[in-house]
Amino acid sequence: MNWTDERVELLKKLWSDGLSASQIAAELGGVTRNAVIGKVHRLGLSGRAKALAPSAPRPRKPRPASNGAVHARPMVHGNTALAPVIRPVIEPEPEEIPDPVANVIPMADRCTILDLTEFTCRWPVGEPGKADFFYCGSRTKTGLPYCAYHSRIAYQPVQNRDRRRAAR
DNA sequence: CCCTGATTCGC
DNA sequence: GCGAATCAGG
Repeated sequence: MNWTDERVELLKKLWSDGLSASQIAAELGGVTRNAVIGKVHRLGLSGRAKALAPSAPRPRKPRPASNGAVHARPMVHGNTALAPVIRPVIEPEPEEIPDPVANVIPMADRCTILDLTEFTCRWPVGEPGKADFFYCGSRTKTGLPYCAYHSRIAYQPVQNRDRRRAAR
């Protein structure tokens, strides 16, 4: 791989965006982080704005509290004993965890951070900075950052999610 | 040990 | 100019 104008420009953009050298190397492909750092220095853009993505930026998962009953107990002045207690009815259903095997992201859909638009799924696959890292890129559910499949994962109830962490 | 960027130096 | 090896640091 050689440093074409295109790749240099991409390097400049990602570097100024605060991505780490290894992340950039993964996006570019065919180069190591050392190569990226070396190039950055040769280009003379060593210093840069504060890193916006210091380590592993994962997508924000919206709180499951978007139902109208968040403020279940309205502020009441006076006799609190008689205050109405509105019990939230919304019991988050024990949603099924999607079958990972069923999630096959077509190679054609996979994209880098630069390819993302409001209509491409922003779900990251793999570890950011690693060579096989990419974004889902599938068509999003309208108005959502993720495709139908990853929306189901992102909006899962909390208790279903944090089940891994026994490794190492 | 994972990661980060910085520097060196043979190619 | 390039980038692997190495270094210093978190």
